[in-house]
Amino acid sequence: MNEWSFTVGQDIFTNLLNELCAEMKDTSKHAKIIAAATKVFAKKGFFTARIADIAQEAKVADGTIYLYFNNKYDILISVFEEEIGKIVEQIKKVLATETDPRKMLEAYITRHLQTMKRNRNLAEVIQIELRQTNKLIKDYRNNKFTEYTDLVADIVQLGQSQQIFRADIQPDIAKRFFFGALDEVSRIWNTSAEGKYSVEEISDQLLKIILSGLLVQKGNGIS
Amino acid sequence: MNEWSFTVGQDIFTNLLNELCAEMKDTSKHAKIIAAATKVFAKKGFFTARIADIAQEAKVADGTIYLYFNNKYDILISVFEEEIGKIVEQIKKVLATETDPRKMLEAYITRHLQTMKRNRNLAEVIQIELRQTNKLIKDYRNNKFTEYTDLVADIVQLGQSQQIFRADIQPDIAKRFFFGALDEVSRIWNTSAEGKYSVEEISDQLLKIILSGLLVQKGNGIS
DNA sequence: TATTCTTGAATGAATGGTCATTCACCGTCG
DNA sequence: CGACGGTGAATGACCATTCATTCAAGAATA
Repeated sequence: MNEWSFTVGQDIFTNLLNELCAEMKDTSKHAKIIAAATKVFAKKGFFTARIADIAQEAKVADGTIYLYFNNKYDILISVFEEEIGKIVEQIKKVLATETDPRKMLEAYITRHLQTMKRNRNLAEVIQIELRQTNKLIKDYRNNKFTEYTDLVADIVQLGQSQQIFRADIQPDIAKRFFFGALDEVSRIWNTSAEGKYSVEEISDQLLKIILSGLLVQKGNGIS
Repeated sequence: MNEWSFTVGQDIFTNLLNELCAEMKDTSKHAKIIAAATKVFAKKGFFTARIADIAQEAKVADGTIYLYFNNKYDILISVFEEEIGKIVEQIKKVLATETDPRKMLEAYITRHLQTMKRNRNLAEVIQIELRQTNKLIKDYRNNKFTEYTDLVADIVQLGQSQQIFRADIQPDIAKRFFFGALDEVSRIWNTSAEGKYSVEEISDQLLKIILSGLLVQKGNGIS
């Protein structure tokens, strides 16, 4: 490995890291800022969070942030797209390995809860800011997020076409029902009071309620 | 009715209206401001709403608001307590006329959806600001709101003691599941896209999913 | 009854503090 | 030496809150 290939090789490697693997520690400033913003937004909420807070958390100057983002909203949107995008990719990968819609729902639930328990900052940002943002930035259509919840509608539809789920449930409504329930239940880990529950426990409870309700034939749930 | 009794009688009447019947149209300034704030918060969100906006909406001077409320947060909290308080009273009254936990759940769902569809301003304030507020004002324990969601836990517990609902569901989790689902589904009416659904339709869908999931014996749902 | 006095609710212009955003300036590197 | 990524103090807009002032409606007085 000569001088040339070494240095340039490192550049390429760094770029790859920056572009493809943004979740890693603190490679690029961009990623650093996203991570910091997620943390700060979670802690203070979008409006109470100061740019200075984010800058400090990212160990960067206030002005630097404006080299990577247009304004405060832009940071918020980027946090959404980036973080939810990751989740969507992950869950899609998992779903691809399943064919049974029941198992797919189970996978969706488990993974959602796991993610939210593990990454409380993200959880809070989603839970608290999502609706707010939707109102403020009418032209921002939460693409990744919509994609995420639409997965449920797809699963339900699949199950219906296989006659495993009842046909008299509207996928459009089911997906809202489903996401709302998951989202609210996830808040358990962000409220000091009820940290006692495990992902498995809650996942199990939700599956029991949801699956038995969706199945055409009774007593058909996954044990 | 002589001159004296007429004029003084009118004063007393006005006072009674102000003090006891604050929910009426726009008797007292306090009620006027609450109504205006609900509207403005719904439209702009708590942080983007200006005191001046609320004042204008209430047809009152900026300063007047501070004769009735300590600060902006105080207005928000008052909106919650006042409006949710009303809902809690209503739903309690309805529940008191029922003994079958299945019917109670049905009543809860229907009334919630009705209220949210009818009063979109309140719906948005609850949906958007509730979580935000919970974070910001740690010492404010959302009393009325907790009371509201706890009603579901009570119903579930009642159903379990009557062996109508399965025993292996935690009321604590069920109440979150339940409220989350209801809350998210309600947003249908606040997003321009899907205004087509009726309360009955959605209520029916939710009942199907929830009840069949909660019932000990299959095929036991209310038709 | 007519006149003056008192009260306090209501007002809205002025204040002051808080940030988002900018930009003149630095150090570094090729 | 440019150029450029980065910096953080300075700027200016924005808005919650305040408070000196107004005014309408009793109370007191004559």
